[in-house]
Amino acid sequence: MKKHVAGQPTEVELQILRILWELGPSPVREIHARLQTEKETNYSTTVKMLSIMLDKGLVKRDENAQPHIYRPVQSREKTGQRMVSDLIEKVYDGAAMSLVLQALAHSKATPAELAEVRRLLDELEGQSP
Amino acid sequence: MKKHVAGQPTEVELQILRILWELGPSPVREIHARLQTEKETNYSTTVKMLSIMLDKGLVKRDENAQPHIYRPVQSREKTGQRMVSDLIEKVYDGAAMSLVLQALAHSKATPAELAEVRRLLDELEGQSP
DNA sequence: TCAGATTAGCGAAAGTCTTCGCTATGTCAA
DNA sequence: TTGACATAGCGAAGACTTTCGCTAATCTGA
Repeated sequence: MKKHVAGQPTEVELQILRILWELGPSPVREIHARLQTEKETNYSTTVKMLSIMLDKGLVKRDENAQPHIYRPVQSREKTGQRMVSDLIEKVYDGAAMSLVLQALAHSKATPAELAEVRRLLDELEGQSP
Repeated sequence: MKKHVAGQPTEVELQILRILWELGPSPVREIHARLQTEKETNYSTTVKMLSIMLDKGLVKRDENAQPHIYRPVQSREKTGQRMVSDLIEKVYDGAAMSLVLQALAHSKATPAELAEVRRLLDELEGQSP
């Protein structure tokens, strides 16, 4: 027996988390319905995955409700932040800027979004001049 | 037998790639020496990993040289870009901007780096005004 | 209340990833 | 050539992830 806490969500776990972020708290049936639009796995699999994610603390569930309602423990933003930090660490050895540049270059951002980035930039530069 | 091409580098593969990016083309001995500063695995393991990475096309090697010299197939930037794209897809469902903001907020960027981001931003905004 | 449908859960199988023991091959100096 | 040592490679074990068959528990309407 080893770790059973923390660690990045795996592929399928992330797939499920994304569904939960989109749908909000949901019963297995709905989660599975969505999942089936992306892949063809059995209902049992979805249930199993959710129970594993429950063990790992990735989701919580309301057992009073019938059927049980699952909800993500962390927000998309928080999870994204963790994964980004991890990626930065693993690929760029901590040099976040490189990653930001990559992401920027990759994105087909709208002018409005770019303006938002600029705003944040102003903020950051204003902090320690 | 399934896929044996493409796909994101795994944990250990990435660890090795990072070493190659830092050291440049190197023989197993050197790669392993570096790896040992981070973890305690056998020399055999490093050899095996490299041969797997060779199969996957993550690295190339010069077999004429003795010992064989390994080199990464893709640059750190290219790999980072792929992984970022993948993360964007998986977590943010394609909304790159969110990730950029996360990365920016996370980073303890230096003024010089921020200036660089600003420069890129100007470039991007200049493209489609 | 009961039969059929829905929901929950277990345990084992299949697929990956990582690890390493052991064998084979290659190199070099005496 | 041969012994000692470095290098390469195979195959199997162990860990983790994902999948699902089958059973159990729960719910619903007649």
